[in-house]
Amino acid sequence: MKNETMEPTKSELEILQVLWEYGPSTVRFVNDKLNEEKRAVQYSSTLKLMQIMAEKGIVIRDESSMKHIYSPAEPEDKTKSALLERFVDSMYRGSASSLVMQLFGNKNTSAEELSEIKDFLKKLDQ
Amino acid sequence: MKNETMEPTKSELEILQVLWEYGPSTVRFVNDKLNEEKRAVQYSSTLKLMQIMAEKGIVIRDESSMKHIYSPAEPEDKTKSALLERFVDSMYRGSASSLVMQLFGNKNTSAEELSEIKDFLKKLDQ
DNA sequence: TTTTTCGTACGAAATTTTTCCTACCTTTGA
DNA sequence: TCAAAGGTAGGAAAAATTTCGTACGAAAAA
Repeated sequence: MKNETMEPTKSELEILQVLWEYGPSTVRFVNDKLNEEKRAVQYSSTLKLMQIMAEKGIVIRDESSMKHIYSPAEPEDKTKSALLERFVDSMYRGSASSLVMQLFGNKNTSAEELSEIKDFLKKLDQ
Repeated sequence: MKNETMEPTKSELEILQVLWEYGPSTVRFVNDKLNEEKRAVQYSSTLKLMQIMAEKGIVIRDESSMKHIYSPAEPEDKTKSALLERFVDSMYRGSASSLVMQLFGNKNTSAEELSEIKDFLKKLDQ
């Protein structure tokens, strides 16, 4: 049923983001952060979701102590890259440059960000 | 219930993409394209979805002829920009440069795309 | 005219995702 | 010791999304 390339749902992604930001965490901690940073949600809802994510293999669970500790199963970068790639593929037919142009076309990006990107691109050539 | 900033669902996005690519279309046409390009889906399913999208205001429907013609309610760019911005905000805390680095960090982008982007960024300065 | 084809409308089922109630166990502290 | 606090498990309901069957009307073809 589940494979490596499965996308997390929206709620699952919110939970992953907490784990990415704060590192391996308990359900209680994640639930608190969700309520602080996102929206009201019951402890048992977060628990259930994280249990499901563990079943799916999206997160791994350390059960050695009573308070289970959850961590992302895959590195943050890997997951984000996959999601980004899927986004580019479906929205911009795989054209990264189209995406970038859209990104900077409308929005006014700070000069700082711009030069950061230019430096980065320069280095890619070498 | 529905407002301007509502995200289309996955299936709705697929339909929008057909409309963006081929312009205002009938349900029959969209359904054919979905089956050709994406996956098997029944005519009545596509019809239903497009009716729902019309209710939500995601598409507008020209009923003047028997074969209703559906078009995106918002310009392609506007919708894509909004989706992209939401993606950046939620995945990269709003940092466009982080996204770009991820985009080109792992993937090997063609030299062509790279120079295209550099030119584009150069022009942004002026 | 009659039949067939092709269109929309719409209810409802199926599926997926999200939420919460409740049972029960462990730890803590009074 | 024993009540309170805090943990997991799991079923089930609720909500959101997706899919399809079927009724029925209009147009086209026979």
